[in-house]
Amino acid sequence: MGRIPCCEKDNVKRGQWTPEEDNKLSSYIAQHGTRNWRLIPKNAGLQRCGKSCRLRWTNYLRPDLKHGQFTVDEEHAIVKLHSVVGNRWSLIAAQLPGRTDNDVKNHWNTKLKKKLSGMGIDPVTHKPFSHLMAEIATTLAPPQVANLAEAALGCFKDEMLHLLTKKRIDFQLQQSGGTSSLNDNSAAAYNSSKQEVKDDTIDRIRMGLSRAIIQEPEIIPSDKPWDSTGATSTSFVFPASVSGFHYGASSFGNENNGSPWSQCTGSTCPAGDERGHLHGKLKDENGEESEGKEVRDGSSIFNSDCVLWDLPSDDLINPMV
DNA sequence: AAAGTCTTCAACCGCACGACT
DNA sequence: AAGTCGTGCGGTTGAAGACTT
Repeated sequence: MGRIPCCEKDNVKRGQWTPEEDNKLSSYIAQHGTRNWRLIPKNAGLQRCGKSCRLRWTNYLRPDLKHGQFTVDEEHAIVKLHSVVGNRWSLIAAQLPGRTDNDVKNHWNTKLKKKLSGMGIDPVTHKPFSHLMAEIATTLAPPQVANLAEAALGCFKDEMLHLLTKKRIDFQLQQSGGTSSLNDNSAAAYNSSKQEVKDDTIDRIRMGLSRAIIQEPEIIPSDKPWDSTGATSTSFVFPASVSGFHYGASSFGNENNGSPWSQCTGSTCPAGDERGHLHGKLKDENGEESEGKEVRDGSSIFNSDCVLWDLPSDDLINPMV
């Protein structure tokens, strides 16, 4: 027996909300509050599904919402919180006044993910790509490592070639005295250099991957890098090939180098698994580990004795008690 | 200027959970 | 205990605008 739908789909309007609909909903909620979303559209004279009304209110019409660009501080907070709780947007949004889970999710997917990738950091694990490769390589036999490198090369080759080629061409054009228009000769040069870049780039990628794999990472006890019980704020020491990596404030256009943000390196994240999700092991209020079931409101994440990522609960705007 | 591609973000969908009966 | 209901959540979609060719 399935549950009945929240509304008659044939009789409800979908898509963009009009200012008139917004007014109707806002003024109804101002008068009657937000009890029983199923009845709200009917009573407010809207041909909308209750769920749609709730979404419109919580994500757009609520008077306490902040519209517009995310600040650098907000971005730092999002990435830092994401490294702890993963894709739990409502938890993250709860720490950012005036932002909704939808806002945070959209901003993450459209901007922050790319930013991190651009910095050489895997946005899922919050580890540097090269470190991931090194970490995997330590658990594989050499033939498997070679296969992995080949596979990785296949996956990223096109994208990397595109980026590297573009950069190189731009650089060459700059070097050639700023002649920006491509005449026949320069077009030929472009094409030949493109080929040259392609070959050269593959070699460079191969070398980079090999280095990443061969290099022994100086990491915290490798037997249980994700262990939540022994959580410390130990900083991860990256091999030389990835030195300089950090969620540096300057990388996000902020000079606040002393921020806890810049210390969050991802590799010691005690709470995430390989997909950025939380482990079930969290301490309950009695200090007992509770395994398996994730805590939906996340309160135990931020209030547990376990210090996560230099993120003391005092720093949190909404401790979600 | 037009066509094609990319990016953004509001809105939708289905699922899960807790409260209630 | 089982079913129903209201709500919250995270993933996905698609329209619209921005950008590139």
